[in-house]
Amino acid sequence: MRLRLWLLDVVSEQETAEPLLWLWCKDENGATWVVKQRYVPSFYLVGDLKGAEPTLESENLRWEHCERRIRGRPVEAIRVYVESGDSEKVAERLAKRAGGRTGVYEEDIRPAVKYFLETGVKPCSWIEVEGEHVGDGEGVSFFEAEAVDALEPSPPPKLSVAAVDFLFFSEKGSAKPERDPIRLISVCFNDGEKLQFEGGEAEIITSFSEAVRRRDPDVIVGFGLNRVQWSYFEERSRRIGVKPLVGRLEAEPRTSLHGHVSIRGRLNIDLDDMAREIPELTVETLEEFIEYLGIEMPIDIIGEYELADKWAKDEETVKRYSMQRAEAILRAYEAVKDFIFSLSELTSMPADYVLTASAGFRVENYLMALAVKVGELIPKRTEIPHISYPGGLVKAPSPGIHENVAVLDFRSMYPSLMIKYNISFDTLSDEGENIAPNGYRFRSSPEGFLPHALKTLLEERRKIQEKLRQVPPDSVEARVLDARQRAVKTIANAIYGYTGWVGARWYTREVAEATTAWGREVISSTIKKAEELGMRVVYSDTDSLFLKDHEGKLGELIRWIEGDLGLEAKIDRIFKRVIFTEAKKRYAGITEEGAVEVVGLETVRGDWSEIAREAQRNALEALLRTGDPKKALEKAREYARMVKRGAVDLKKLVIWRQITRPLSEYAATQPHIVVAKIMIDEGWKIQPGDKVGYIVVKGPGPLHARVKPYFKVMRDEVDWNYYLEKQLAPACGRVLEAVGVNPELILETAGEPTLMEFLE
DNA sequence: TTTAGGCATTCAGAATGAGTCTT
DNA sequence: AAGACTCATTCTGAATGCCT
Repeated sequence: MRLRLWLLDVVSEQETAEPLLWLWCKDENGATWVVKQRYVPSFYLVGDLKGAEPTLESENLRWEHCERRIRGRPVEAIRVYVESGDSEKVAERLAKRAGGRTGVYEEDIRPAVKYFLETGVKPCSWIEVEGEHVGDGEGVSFFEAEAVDALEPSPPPKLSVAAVDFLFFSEKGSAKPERDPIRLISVCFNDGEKLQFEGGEAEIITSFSEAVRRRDPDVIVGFGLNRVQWSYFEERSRRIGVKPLVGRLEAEPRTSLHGHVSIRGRLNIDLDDMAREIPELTVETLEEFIEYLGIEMPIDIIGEYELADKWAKDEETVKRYSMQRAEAILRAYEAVKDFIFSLSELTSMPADYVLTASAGFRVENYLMALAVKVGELIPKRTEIPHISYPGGLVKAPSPGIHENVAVLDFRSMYPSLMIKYNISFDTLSDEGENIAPNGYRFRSSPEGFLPHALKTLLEERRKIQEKLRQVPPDSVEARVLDARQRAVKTIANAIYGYTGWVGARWYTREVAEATTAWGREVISSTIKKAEELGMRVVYSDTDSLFLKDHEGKLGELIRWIEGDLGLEAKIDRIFKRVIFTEAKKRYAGITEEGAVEVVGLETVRGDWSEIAREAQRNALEALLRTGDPKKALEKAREYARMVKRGAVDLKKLVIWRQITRPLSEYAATQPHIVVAKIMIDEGWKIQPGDKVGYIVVKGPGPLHARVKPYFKVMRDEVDWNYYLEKQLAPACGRVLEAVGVNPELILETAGEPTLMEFLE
């Protein structure tokens, strides 16, 4: 029989000695299937093949000769099939016996990964299986497949989803599984059912696990599941002797290698992983995440530090808060799921894994699948020292206010250059006819591996966008297509950076270096051309130009870029006014429509206090709207007075900074490190990646001796002077100075407005 | 399990230097 | 008069988070 199924995940299962994969699937009606498929992993030998043959014979391995490529160069290879045992061990044994003249490829890639690469079957996509239905059990139907085929993309079936929030806390500091019980679990299903488990901990854990088994969700989604919650849940279960059977077929959660937890048969999706890679977020909380997604829903804000207190005083409020979180998680999941599934399908990484993987690994997985397709062998990672190379060109801005400035952007400059000059690890050659400005040479044909990847991606994106125009804008199809085109774009844009990453399997510094070198040439020749056409280039960064006096001249410049450079550029926006300081990468502008955009300045930096950011934004807006520096000064003074009087919400004084490494590795004493240490002493768990918030308080000594965790600061301790002189004044001062106002005026008259100011 | 380099900024702590005190 | 000491200023490097 044949079945059409949607693939959730693929897992190696050791049922017998046979190498076997389980394909966890859903059908159109929502039934769960496990498709069992025999899959024999293989690896490649290259080099001294004659020397390897006797060993292969004596080991009784199945093998065959084949043609493959290494960095574009054709090679003879032997493909060795590993029917039983571990590929890496077999390969190592073979290599040793062959005496070092034989290279080994692809033995380091796990079977479940290799299956995707070699079959072209992709997670989060539809497949057709041919075979036999062999039995049922516990909500799962088993199928033995003879053949599995990938099908054309179409929207996923309806999946059942459980959004989960675990509640645990400590009287002081972070909750510790050796001490603090789970108090509550809130679950919100996507069919509307809401459950809350409370009471004795054993009861909470068993009834939660029981409910998960009964409702049998395909997806479990949460915020902080991977880093904290699952391991907490497991540890507490162990301590009270209850099995946390939340996986399908009675499985417990399994912590896999790199901070990712697997729940058998279900997708375990942690939105915290996603929030962490969104640069717009400063503190990466659930609240901030849903706000970023544009989801409007009431949610109480209760800090971790006040949970114990609130629970003791008013349990109901905390319970409501926890359920609100579960609901918010579900709403957020609904908003991002299409993107996750698209990314999963595109990169051939299972959906719950692709979120924890960093950009580099996503690109790599995509390239690996492509490599198998074109017969390019996948190299292993090597440890090599990092050598930095020149990047994009940044032209210093002309400081001050500029009116009517057009911003010209090159479209995907680095990908376009890689395609145009066929820049790739397999076209790099001393005889290449494409010569980069820094001397590296690339053959113009045949098409390189990376340009091929990029063309495929760009073409794919073009097709999706075309389809997108043909479907109703608010339809499911539109949402899925849009998510997919964004996924394609993120992968395409990351390929250049990937080639310069030392951790990459296909790390090739020459490729990255040549790309930026051509980029610099392009931007500087465009600046020259713009000036020849009578425009003024007031600023430029990597692939964008800010142009003044552009009336009637932009068309010619764009045509020149298309004609002479063979690249695409477009006018991204036109600013009615832009203000630059002396600094690069920092400016603010206003469009004709009145939209204010702030770039690089304190306003958009998460490591400045809210009060300084707000003051700067207000000063900038006043300046950009009126063009009058006096208005900006007035705004700045208004804020200065507020700070002097101490009339500011304490939350606006918090300065957030990330802990980027184990505390012992810091060379210099810094405020946020001091605060992290204070918190650790008080029982908080702080690890790299966490953000620490502090407030500066009065007292003697260096700054790092005058900081406290934000939630422990009383109003009368605050060092208002610090916020005035080191936060507000520099943030606003920079802006004012750029328009010729003495920044000291912010402070000098901050107390009372003088008569003169009054009259103005 | 860190896609790249370019950049501004703050603060800590070392280096420098002027001035004063001690022997 | 030379060296020790204090204090203020200048310089350098560590660290972070932004931009394209």
